[in-house]
Amino acid sequence: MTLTELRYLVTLATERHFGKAAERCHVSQPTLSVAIRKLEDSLGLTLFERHRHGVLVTPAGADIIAQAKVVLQETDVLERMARHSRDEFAEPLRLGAIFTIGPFLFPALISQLRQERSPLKLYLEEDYTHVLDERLAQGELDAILVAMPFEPPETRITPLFNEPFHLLLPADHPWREQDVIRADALENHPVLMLGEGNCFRDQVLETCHLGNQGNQRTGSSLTTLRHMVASGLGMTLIPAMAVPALVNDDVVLKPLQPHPGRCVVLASRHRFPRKAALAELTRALQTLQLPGCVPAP
Amino acid sequence: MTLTELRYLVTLATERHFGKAAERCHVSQPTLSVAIRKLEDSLGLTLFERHRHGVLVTPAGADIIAQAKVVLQETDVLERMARHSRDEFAEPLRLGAIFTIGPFLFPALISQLRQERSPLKLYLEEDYTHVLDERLAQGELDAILVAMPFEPPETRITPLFNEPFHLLLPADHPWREQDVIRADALENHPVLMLGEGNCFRDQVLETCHLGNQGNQRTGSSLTTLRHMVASGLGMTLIPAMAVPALVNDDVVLKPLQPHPGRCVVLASRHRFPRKAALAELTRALQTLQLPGCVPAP
DNA sequence: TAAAAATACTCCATAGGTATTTTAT
DNA sequence: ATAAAATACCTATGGAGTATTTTTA
Repeated sequence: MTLTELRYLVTLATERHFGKAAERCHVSQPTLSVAIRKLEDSLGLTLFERHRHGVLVTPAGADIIAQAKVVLQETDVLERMARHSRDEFAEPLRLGAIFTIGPFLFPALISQLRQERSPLKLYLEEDYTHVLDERLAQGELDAILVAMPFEPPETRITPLFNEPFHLLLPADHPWREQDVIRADALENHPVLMLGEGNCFRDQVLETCHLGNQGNQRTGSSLTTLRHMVASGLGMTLIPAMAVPALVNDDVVLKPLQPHPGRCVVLASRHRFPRKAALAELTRALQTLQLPGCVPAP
Repeated sequence: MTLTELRYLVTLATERHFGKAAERCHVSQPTLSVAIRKLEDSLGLTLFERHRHGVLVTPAGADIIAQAKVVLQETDVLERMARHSRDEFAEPLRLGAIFTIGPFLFPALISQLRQERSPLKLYLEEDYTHVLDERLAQGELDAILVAMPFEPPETRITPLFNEPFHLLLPADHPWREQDVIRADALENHPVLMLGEGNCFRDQVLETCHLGNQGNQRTGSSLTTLRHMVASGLGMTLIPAMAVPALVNDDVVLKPLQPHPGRCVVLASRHRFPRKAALAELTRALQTLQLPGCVPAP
């Protein structure tokens, strides 16, 4: 049984004449004749009674024909679905980002896309790097925003920008008058950190040469840390893109010397097929003007 | 797009490995590879991301695969329907009969079939010859019981039996003592007839050489005529098979000389495909012992 | 390096064509 | 006699095979 045979079947059932049905199927009469016979043989029953003046549908044939219409209907649905999916921008791209990027980059990205009337739609998620990596590999996300180092296999990395970390002090902190703080001055000071699993924590520890002292207080998000800083509990580092959202009168922002920071990249699977949609996302990300961030070369 | 391709598609989606999917489809890996590629090309989109360790289904692919399953499901339904219809006795045979046969033959036929535990099931109708003929030609009935003459094209006629007509008199009629009535004696007597359109009416008029006198009273069924005879309104003729149902104390039955009568036949379309079911019906009809009826040669 | 998919090629089944015959009215 | 479907026969597409290459993790 083939879909072509079913199409012939349905046409013959409506035309009730081999010649006319063949014409409507754009094939010769013998072609249609043979196909119908073959179908009847394979099903093991007679679908049509052939008479001098047209053909008659048998009751069994009528049932089969109705079901053949259903099959053809469903293949039609399939083809329409394919036609819809052929538009790369029809479905949203699924984008993930780590907790220290998403809340600060997503708003800018979305407003950028809307302003440009971009056809790209985004489904957004925030999570830890290892979860995003896993979901990317499983095909549950199409692209993720993470910080280097990040080198899993089968993954294409597009560097987006280098982003410095800044120091956040309580408004009444003794260092509030200094223009620049030396990074190594942070040692033995109470630096509030994110919990284990946040790559930002690791980057801060590494780039500022802070040993994992164990007695550091931790917070579950940069916003939480910021509030703890404001309350005078200690100091913390925040990435540059978070500055507008986190800095207010009750905290003081200071640049660090030398510049600790991170490289933010977009990662996607090598074989991901929606190249155009991914290119549009990459372009939009590279166009973003995020505070303190320098486009990667 | 072919059903085979859809089968490969669904198998690959579950196996997520070309080699294993090919094995489950009983084809070689290149065959499956080429078929999937061809399907992707024809749909104009990538359904699978090929990776070193298995393939990944794209979101568009997931939708298409779900729909492919629906299509295959429906073809499966079609094949099951065919398998069911392959049993000639699964569906009832649609049998029609004229008004002067159905009510007297159907009960005997049904009880005969039930007694024999025959697998044949019957859908029954009664109507005029010309309606039955039309419905037979349209394929709305599979076989009809009518009386000769009946010679429409594309129709196979199987003579069943010759059936005499008998005379029905009021219980107090002067002829009640005679053994036999001469058919030509009926002229100028009040013979009650069925209305126009009943072939039995025409047969009575012809075989008894009664002119269509116009002043004959008519009834809508043999049962009605019988009641009119019983009430003394006149006499009438009835076919032999109707005798048990119609003759009682208040009427008298007399044979006629020479024997007027009719030949009852089974008619079906030449090309009707359910030969076995039709043969079973014919056999059952020929086995019937109907009062006064002589099997046709 | 090795596993997996893609490619190259060969073969044959079959869908489709044209010409003709059979069939039943 | 004629219209319609079936049959015969031919061709070419493409589905499926084996052998091999390419890819990339």
